[in-house]
Amino acid sequence: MKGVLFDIDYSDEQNVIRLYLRKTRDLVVVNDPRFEHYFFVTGPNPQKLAQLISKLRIPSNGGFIKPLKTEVVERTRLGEPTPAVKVVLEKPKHLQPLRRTIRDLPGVNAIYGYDIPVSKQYLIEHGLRPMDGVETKIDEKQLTVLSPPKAVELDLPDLRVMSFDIEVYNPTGAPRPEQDPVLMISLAGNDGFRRVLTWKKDSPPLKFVEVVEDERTMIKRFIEIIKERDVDILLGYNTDFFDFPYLKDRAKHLKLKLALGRDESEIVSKRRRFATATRIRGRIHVDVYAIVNFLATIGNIRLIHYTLEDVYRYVFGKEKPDFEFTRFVEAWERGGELWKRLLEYSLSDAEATLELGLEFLPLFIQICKIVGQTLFDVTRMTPGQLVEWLLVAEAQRRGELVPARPVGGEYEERMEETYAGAYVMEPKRGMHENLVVFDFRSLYPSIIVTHNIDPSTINCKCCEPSESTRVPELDYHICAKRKGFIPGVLKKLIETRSQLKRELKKMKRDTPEYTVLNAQQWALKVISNSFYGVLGYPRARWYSREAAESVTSFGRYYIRQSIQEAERFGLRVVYSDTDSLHCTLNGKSKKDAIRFMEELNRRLPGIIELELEGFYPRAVYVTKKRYAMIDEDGRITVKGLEFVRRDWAQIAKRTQQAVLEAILREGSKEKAADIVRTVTRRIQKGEVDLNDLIIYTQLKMPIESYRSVGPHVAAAKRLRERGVEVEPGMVIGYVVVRGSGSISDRAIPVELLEGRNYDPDYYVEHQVLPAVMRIMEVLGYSDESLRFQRSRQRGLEEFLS
DNA sequence: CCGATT
DNA sequence: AACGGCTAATCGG
Repeated sequence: MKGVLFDIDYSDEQNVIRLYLRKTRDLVVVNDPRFEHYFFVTGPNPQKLAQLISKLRIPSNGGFIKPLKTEVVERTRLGEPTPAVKVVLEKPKHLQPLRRTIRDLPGVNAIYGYDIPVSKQYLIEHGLRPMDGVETKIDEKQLTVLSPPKAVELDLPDLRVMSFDIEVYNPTGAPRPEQDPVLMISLAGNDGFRRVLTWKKDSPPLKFVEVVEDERTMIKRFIEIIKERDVDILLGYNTDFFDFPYLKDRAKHLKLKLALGRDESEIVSKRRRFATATRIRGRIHVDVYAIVNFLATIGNIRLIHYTLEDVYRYVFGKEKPDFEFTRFVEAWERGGELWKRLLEYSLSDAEATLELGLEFLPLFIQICKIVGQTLFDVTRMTPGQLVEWLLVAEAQRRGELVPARPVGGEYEERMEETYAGAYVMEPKRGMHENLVVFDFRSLYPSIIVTHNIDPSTINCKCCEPSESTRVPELDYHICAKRKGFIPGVLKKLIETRSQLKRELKKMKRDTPEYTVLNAQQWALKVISNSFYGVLGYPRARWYSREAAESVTSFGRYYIRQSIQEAERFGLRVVYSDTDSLHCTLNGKSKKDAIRFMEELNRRLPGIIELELEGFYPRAVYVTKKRYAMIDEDGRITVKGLEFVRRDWAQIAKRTQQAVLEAILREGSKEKAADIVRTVTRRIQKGEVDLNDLIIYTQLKMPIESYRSVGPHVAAAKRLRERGVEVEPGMVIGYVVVRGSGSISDRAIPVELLEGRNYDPDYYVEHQVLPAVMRIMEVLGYSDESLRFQRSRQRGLEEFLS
């Protein structure tokens, strides 16, 4: 049998691995009862150790837990040949008791691979890649595997994708699952299916609305539709955290089973570190919010709020309908136009989720194939976890023992070890014209590969420190004889990506082939860029402070070298951060600049390469990490300035941006001053919309833990006094109002404003002026007469004149 | 005013 | 369950 490996899990009741194979039209589940689950033990005398372990009998429930078999095998550890005892288990359940007993046996050095779940070990052992093909002999009647499954290349058939969203009755703000019903469930499929289920009798006769008897019938109908339409992938937005837990509670209350599984099994919610993830057997539940979160951490999406509306606007540049959640109850009770709008809004949520899901699924399907883990898992992993599971699979392939993740003390120790990072040059402040910007292409990955940086190659015992092996600034050297494991894996990823990019250049955009290949190269980039982070991450299996430290040290070395070379060539370097070089042409031509880059590249080792990022007619540098540039097509890039931050009021950010535009586009400080004048007047006259004055700050801890009570903490306390539950992770929005006392004394949460007036002085002096002055100052407005701190009115007047 | 906290 | 570098506001002694 051949099919695409859609999903995999382990059944405890049957003690089998279940492979979910997606055939051209439907899904077949085959069981493998012959799987092996094992871990490795090392010690000075492996033969004796194997003997000892094989005789273990751990009493349990009237019986015994014992290893199924033990054998001594050849493995490597950080590249060194190491014999190990392979302990095969009778059942995955036996793993922890056996491991704990073995840990305390005499003659045991370390245990490896005990923290790899059985289904993941199965994938790795057989080299299978979810979302790619698998081939195996099966017993047709029993649907059991007769030969070890093999990975084969196979195209993914068209999948049936559906998204859903629920709206809930919420008279107190936060809905209470014991009493507040689900009002509607909307669905949108990639086949064009659109539906909103509701149980409000007098709902308008829209063609996508289906009115049912009651809430219970609605949930049953939802399950029925998912089943009827044979959904492969079920999407939602924040469904791990909200929709599924809520539906589950409601179902329990209504004595219903949420039997969404393809085999009509109930959904299973498992608590993970920060969220609960919900599994549906035979289908894949993808929470698009988790995907968005992932893209935010790698810098692909950068927003103030990650609401569906904001993300949709950012990704597609289009608006979708919005609806105040405070008006759900009113809509339900009043009906009419408001209720109709809620129905439409709910459907638009499902549609937007579907659109976003379809946009990013190709990327995650490719990630599945590269790291060899399921779509369910990879859409919920951090970049570091992706790298780690890829490395676990590669280690297995090479017979390398997989180090365990550190626990307790070791983690604490690693946490203590900090190291120096990147070099950031103090910018030459002010406005510059005719700039060229270069950056090193994937600097850290290139360094790891070029310099063979790996936990096993740093300070090896087989090589002597020498000119060619030494790490700049550090008392480390790198092995010249053995290729490291991590650089080896990374090199392959980078080479594959270059190959793909060459192929892509020859292809037409907007073809299905292009989409697939592009997703593939993107996936490779995402993963490659996360290797360095994992070397320096205390919880990582292949953590090595020395290796991470060597990477940043080489980085500083190359960027400093390039600054010198650029200056020697005649360019003037005005700024540099980590891997980038901002230069003014300084009389040289664009061609000269390119020649400089090419000459430098000829001398750079390995795959380290400087690239042209672009030419910029104008740029303003404020401080390290804060600058703005305009390119030849008039596009403005702003880095680090207030306007990308949520802890500044919209009014300050917008004014700063307008000022930047006036300066960069037109070179006009006068126009900039004009803009500021208009805005400050509007603030003083009380004409500014409250929404433009809200400052958002995230609570990072329980409020009692704060030693210093900042405005957002003070605002959060006020919320709590009014009975609102305040938790870490919440984003508090507040406005500073008129009155006496500190800023914190006057920070009122948006929810409690109740017509109070904002403090115009605060917004002029602490928001708008600081934001614009930072830019104006470096352009020569730094004179004392322009400072606004003294007499407020006079300072402002002088500044404007 | 200035270091600590965020 | 990804790294360090960095700026800036506000608190609070």
